Amino acid sequence: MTDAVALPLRERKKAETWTALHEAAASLALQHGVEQATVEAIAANAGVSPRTFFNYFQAKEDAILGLREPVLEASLLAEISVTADDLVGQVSRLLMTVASTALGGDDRARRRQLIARDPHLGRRHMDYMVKAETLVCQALAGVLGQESAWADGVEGFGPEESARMLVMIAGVPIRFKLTSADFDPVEGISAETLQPSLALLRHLLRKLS
Amino acid sequence: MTDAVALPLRERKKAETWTALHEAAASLALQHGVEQATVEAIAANAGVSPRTFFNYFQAKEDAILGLREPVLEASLLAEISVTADDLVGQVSRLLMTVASTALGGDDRARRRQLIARDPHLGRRHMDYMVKAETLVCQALAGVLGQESAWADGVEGFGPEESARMLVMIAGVPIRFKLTSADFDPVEGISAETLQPSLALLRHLLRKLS
DNA sequence: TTGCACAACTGCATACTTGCAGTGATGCAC
DNA sequence: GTGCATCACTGCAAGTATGCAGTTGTGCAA
Repeated sequence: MTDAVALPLRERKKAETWTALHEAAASLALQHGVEQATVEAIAANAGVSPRTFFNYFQAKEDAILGLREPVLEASLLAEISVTADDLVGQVSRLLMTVASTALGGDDRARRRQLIARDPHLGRRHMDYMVKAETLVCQALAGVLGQESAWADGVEGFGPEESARMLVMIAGVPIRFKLTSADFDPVEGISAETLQPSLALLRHLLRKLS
Repeated sequence: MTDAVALPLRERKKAETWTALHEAAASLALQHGVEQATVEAIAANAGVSPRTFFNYFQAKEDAILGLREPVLEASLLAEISVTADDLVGQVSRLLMTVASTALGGDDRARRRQLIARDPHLGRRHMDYMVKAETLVCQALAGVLGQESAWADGVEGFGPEESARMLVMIAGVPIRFKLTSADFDPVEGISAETLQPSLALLRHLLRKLS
């Protein structure tokens, strides 16, 4: 995580506690299995109380995988060109990028081992996908509202509604990839591995419209 | 629920226990609020143990609303015409019908009161939407596999993959409607109320492809 | 009718999760 | 530095959820 300097003490301690909990959770789960790694033991190993554990993670699985709340950088939003012809692709990739910010921690090998042993750990990815969707949705509504081609809305719906449905459509190839048998939850999704699913979506869009 | 006759005793008792738990849950939640209606109290009022409660419902909210596992009637599947030009609409409506089979119990007024007081109850609809999607997905894959236009697959994907993504696309207008501010979780979605969302989807499909 | 297989159900033990009231450290203005 | 608002953290208590081993009742076939 290559922490830079100059963080306020409070922020730094918070980050340290986060890391301590994640490390303890992943380590214990690897040694004794997810079931045996109780919240109590994790908290004890990290030197905090069980109650504090839930101030950092919504569920034990999140701590083991090192999942954070996703964030959307303003600079990424600025790169979106609403008038370009590959709008679905752009939004899909944005969605993917935002979703991937939810993955904290950096020990990929360990994560792979954990998910291999307990596949159910991988399922929480979808939850964080939903959070990313919400984030992108709100942001995109703002962008569309300032574009003449979208601002007026279509078919009796405003730009907010257009944005909402657009994000849902752009989310399809990602959900598709996420639920594929060959999906690797450790590597996540990249712009390249998303390509085939995006191609299938475009093909179906033509076939159905 | 107009139970017909001639059910085996075992089936009948199971249905009775289901109804007793749902009635107790809805009634207690209405009287004292969702928070105060504990699983323990619900089970006691229904005359079964708390453990048994969880053999019937995955969560307290499901019991209060009377949600069941959705089912897909074979006859509905037979009506699907893969070659028709309104395939998205057909699948959307099928999806909607299957999802609506998850709503058991029949006291609409009570359900309305409950959701009005505790809006978070409505959110579990989405979970059952996912289950319905899975169901329709598997079924549709079988249908597409027998159609020459789809059997070969497209863009390097087989009919299963086409079906999966097709269902995701058809699910968009429903998810859209489900997350709309004006959505009424009591009335659910009908073929007519789905129309505008479906129109917006078609519009976007044309605009994006 | 008897006996068996199976599903429903139960108690018990344990773990997960949340709310609340209280304590102490931090950051900031003065 | 002093005082204050805020936040991180804690203990405690209660509610939610699950697994397991054991019991009871049902359906069915001999």
